[in-house]
Amino acid sequence: MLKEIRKVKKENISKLMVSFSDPFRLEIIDIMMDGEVCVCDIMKLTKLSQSRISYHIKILKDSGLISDRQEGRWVYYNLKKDSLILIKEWITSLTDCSSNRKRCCE
Amino acid sequence: MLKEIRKVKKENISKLMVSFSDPFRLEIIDIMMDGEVCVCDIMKLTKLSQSRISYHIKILKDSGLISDRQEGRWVYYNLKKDSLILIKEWITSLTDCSSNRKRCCE
DNA sequence: TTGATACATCAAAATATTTTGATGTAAGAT
DNA sequence: ATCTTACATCAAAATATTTTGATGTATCAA
Repeated sequence: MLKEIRKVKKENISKLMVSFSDPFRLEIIDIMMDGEVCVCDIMKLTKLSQSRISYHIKILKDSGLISDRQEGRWVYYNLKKDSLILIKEWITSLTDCSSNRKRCCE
Repeated sequence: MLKEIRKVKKENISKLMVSFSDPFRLEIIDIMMDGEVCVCDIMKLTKLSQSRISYHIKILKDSGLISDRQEGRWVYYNLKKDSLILIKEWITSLTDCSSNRKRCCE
């Protein structure tokens, strides 16, 4: 049952995890936790270049971790709760599995 | 308060997330969910070369995600529950934050 | 319609990660 | 002591990711 969750979601998870694997993306995610932001907000807060931020934003977006919403010239980015929950479930299945399992080679 | 969790643990989290960012490591983690394994077990299950597995194992170990235990010629690796819980908490703080936050630029 | 702003995209360069095959080490078996 | 097994480590090559600076596109304002 838990194994099912793991199997089905592994590809999604894999992509999402790549999103988390870069310190600057983690920084951007951290900023997004306080609410919707546009690239220029992130520029102000991180001092990273615009194209650099756009590059990372693209990875976050392609992984399905964030959504975007255009408003005039601005594009606002937001963490997608669904994806966060997916990861949480996956991690939970990891911890649950590791609670009651056999030792191998015994 | 949740912000505190985020700040303090970001460096740990960053390293752990790198562990999850490679499909072969994810595969190895998946195998470890069923219990302790040695490199040769992983070789049988994945058909990856020994040095390749050792390389990935080293990353998992350095990130603090797994523990090792030597028994004769074998080294057994195991997921560290503490680390899993740390990640779970961090993800939870993400989802919780994203529940009740403001919209920016309003 | 011109100029400025916000952002995306691109190609090249810089950098980092991963893979490979060889070699090293330590434990146990003969 | 020698051989085999299990694994680590290493340097080089292969590959992937990230950064940079330039250019492109769309929107809005004057």
